[in-house]
Amino acid sequence: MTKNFYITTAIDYPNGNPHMGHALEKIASDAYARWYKFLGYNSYFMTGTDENGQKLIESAKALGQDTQTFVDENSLKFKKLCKDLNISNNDFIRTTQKRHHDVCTELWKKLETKGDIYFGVYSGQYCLACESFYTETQAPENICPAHNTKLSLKEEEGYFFKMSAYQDWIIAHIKTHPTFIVPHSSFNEMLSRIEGDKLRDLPISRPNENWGIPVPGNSKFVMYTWFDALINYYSAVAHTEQEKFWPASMHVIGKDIAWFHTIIWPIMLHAAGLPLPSQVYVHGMILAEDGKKMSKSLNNVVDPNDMLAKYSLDSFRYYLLRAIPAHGDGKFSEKELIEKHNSELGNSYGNLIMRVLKLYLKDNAPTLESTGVTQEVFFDDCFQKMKDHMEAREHNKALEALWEGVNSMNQYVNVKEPWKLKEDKVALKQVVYNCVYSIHVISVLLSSFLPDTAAKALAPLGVELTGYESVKFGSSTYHLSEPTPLFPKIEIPKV
RNA sequence: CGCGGGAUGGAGCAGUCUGGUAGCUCGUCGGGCUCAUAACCCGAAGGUCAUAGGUUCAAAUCCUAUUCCCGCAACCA
Repeated sequence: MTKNFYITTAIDYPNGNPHMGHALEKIASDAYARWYKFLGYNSYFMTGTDENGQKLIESAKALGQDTQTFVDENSLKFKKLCKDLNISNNDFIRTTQKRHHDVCTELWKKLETKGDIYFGVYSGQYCLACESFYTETQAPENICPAHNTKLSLKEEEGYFFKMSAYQDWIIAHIKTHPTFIVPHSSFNEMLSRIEGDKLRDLPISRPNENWGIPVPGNSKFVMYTWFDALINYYSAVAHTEQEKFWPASMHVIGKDIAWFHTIIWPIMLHAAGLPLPSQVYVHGMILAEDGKKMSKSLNNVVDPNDMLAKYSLDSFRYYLLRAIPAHGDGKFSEKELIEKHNSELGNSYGNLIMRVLKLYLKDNAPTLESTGVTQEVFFDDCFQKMKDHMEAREHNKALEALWEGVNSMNQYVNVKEPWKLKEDKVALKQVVYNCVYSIHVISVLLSSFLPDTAAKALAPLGVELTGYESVKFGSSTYHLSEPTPLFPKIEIPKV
């Protein structure tokens, strides 16, 4: 029986255009989804949009649009991004869909019946201009950080989720599951926060403005966006054939929302008696080249769509997967993207294919059989290293390991000097078959990260993309054809 | 004392948990090769590992203090 692997990205807030962080999260998740499929898992990959926020009502209003129209249009932008990035998601959930509303309602009722949801009064410091509450740490001395005006005490009725009752439980759960939160720095951060602070009950309702999911039995309120948004991971599969995928194997999220996914969400599930996800993988933030957060006011934002217009998709994917640390923040540098494209993709990998195939095709028939050839290059170790790195959620290191293989093949060619073997067809075939086999294996191992490139690289070998197990040395006869450069050199613009 | 991350040759990073000749990629310089996208291979130069003190036979690594940068702080990946 094949094992399931259910992976999700955070669902995106369709309040504007997708940015670099969205691209990173989708591409990284895609690499894992494809990788586990490649390993033989039954892989299921979800993404979508989070459409129930109050901000969306305001944003739509500001544009003079109907909220539904606004959300429909923006959701499409995220759907398009998935397509443009060659993301292999199996489904795309929108939290305005009926399937989501139904499951949220069901879960709410369940928690309310259990006594974990109660009606109460929230009181806190409130800014009239912002129309929102601030905590003490957000607004020390009761001054609104946005308006610099004095906050006033306000009381509001609403529903609460009894999170405080589960503090000990969640601490124990985290402690006994060392890979529940990855990387370790996030694990420590969340654990120290939950241990150091008393967990408060969470307000989970907002006044109903005809947008959002109505609280069952009280239509004066809708569910707080976060409460319903988290449920998407479950509502996407609940009560369907896909329910077998629950619980999720891996939630991929940004570190700014780690608290929701590692504390609130597990508590919600636990309270509802549902199985918990195995892991929350927290990726870092993409900073601008100057090391600061990308923001409109600093005018240092790089739009993923601009990058896709300028560079090939796989160069962009490769750069994000290889050069942005999997366990920390990374700086986005267009120059580095070009450098990676030119050196690692073009010079090392692309050129390896060119030099081997062109050399052989010059004086030889295109069919390359394995008869009489012995194996001199091995990739099992490389594959094992990649597996270990992927298991540790360090995809950048997995690619690094693969490129060690690429580099060793360029060395192999230099040492064997096949261009001197024109007369000795047997020796030539021995070297070239090993090289072509290596290109075959490397490309197969690369396919989870750069699917298009892998397919293109295999075309001139006359073989199809398959799993690792079926690529055994000697089992393939190659029908070689003239290769074309996969990664034409990009000039680095003078700045 | 809110929490966390970072500071390592010109640039970007690894190494720090488990102390023991400072490593990788790019760039620079020299050599080799000529199959290839002026590409590939070999070699060299270049670092008081942020600062100060401590522990130790031995510290980038452990401890203490300090400086600078960045993120989070519970509705901006």
